[in-house]
Amino acid sequence: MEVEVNELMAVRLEKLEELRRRGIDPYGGRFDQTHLSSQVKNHYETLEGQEVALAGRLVAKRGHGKATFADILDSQGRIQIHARLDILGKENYDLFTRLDIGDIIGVRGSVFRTRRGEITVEVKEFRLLCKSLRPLPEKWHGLKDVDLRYRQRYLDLIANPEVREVFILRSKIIRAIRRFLDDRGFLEVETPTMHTIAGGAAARPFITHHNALDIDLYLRIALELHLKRLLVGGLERVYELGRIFRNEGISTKHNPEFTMLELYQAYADYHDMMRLLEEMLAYVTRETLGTMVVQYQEETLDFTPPWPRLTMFEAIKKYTGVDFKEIPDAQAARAAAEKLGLELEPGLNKGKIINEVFEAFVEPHLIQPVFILDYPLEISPLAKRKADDPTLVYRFEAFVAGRELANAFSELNDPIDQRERFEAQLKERAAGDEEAHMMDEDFLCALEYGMPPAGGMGIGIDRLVMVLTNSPSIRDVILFPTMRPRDNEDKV
RNA sequence: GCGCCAGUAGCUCAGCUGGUAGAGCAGCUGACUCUUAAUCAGCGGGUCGUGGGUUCAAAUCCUACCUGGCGCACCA
Repeated sequence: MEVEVNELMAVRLEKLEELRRRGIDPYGGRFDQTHLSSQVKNHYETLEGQEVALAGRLVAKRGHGKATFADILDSQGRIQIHARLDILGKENYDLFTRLDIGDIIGVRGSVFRTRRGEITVEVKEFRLLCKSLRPLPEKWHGLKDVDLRYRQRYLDLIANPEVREVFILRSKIIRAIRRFLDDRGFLEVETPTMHTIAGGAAARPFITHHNALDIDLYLRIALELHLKRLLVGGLERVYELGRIFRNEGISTKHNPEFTMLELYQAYADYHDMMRLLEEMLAYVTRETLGTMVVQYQEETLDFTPPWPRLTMFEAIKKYTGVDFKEIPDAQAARAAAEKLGLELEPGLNKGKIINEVFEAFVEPHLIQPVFILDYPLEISPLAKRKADDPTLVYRFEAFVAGRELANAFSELNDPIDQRERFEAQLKERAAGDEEAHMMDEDFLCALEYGMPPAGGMGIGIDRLVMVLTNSPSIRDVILFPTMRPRDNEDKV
């Protein structure tokens, strides 16, 4: 690709050539860091006067004739360095002043504190490790253009320190989740991302093709059905933290690929899952934020267990005054929903109508962590039927900040019932519902061998990270969110 | 998919009752050995998102398209 050279790049390319003429490799080699910027800053008392070696990107430069201050940025943050003509000698000092903002350098020198109190490294020697050819974003305002921030996240990370903090926190959250589950005897596993049947959720899949087998494959839309096969196989506590792909719209809450945690525990039920989730969130918030009280946008969220438990019928009654428990069929449910002002597409069954009412009138109110229990059977084809009401299942969703945080059931382990559920889904698919589940004979076969009763749960990791990092958009917690590609010609 | 908003120098932004395109940072030249948004003096830098149209004249008005943001719809 031909690189369009603007004036700023031309100047840097000329400096690059000059360095090469002087026998200096502008792209350096390995460099032994003795310390990170944070270590120098946090242990000044013991390091004062000591020699340290730091490496990082030059992000600011303040020249004063025969001396120059500069800031370098490493993985831990910024630290000031100071270069003096009388220490470096003319040739090296000139080289230092010719460095550009953006260049990556290694410096060796002694630690001191300036008159104004800033911990600084007095450069004794330095080495260019990488010449930067493009100018960085503006130092004070950073990079604002969201298009560029997402497309060129590396610039976002250099220019906007709070972005780095979000992704560091994301990593800590995931680490805490792993530790929590590992400590409870859960086994982390990996299952296929390419499926011959896209199952475990209601969503449109991406389709790809395997040449050697000459078959189409689906990118997975859920982890569920393979993890349950592992319960059949006797791995009694399993979890997977994995990427899921759904071929649907993009919004502040949706990215086509996102990260899901699913876990399954044999001999447990959905009440155990509620307790597990409460404990997990208490642990994760304490470990990563040091508190169970989290500020998210305008709301203060308190994750301290236990969270309230409310059946879906109770929740709907609370916010609409209508008791759908007393409503006998789809026709009556539709009438009640429309009376509340909801517009419904034709042909919905009772369970779907109840869910529509719930999403429209209840979900937005669910700010503090809460469990909503006992979902309609029709929208829950993989959950165990309730013993005292066969139209409902042992399922809950946890909500926080008006959005779904987790979805869990007592897992359906009756293969006969499961087959009937799949068949009902097939009818919906035939009737035009592209998101209805597909039949999965192999999964049914596994169930027929026998799956222990189990509790299972799915947690959208990106949305959890959004809440814990106070990020308004899912794109703020995904390093490289899906974007429409741009023509190379448009790039500078 | 629909609606609203935005796109001007490498970056952050002004300019929009039509009349030769501006600032700050960054860059270049010079001065300056404790600055930290360093300072001071000077200089260079633009297919004004793209294509049509109206007009003597378009960054500015109209139109289509491209890209993005937000909201709605979709998303068990």
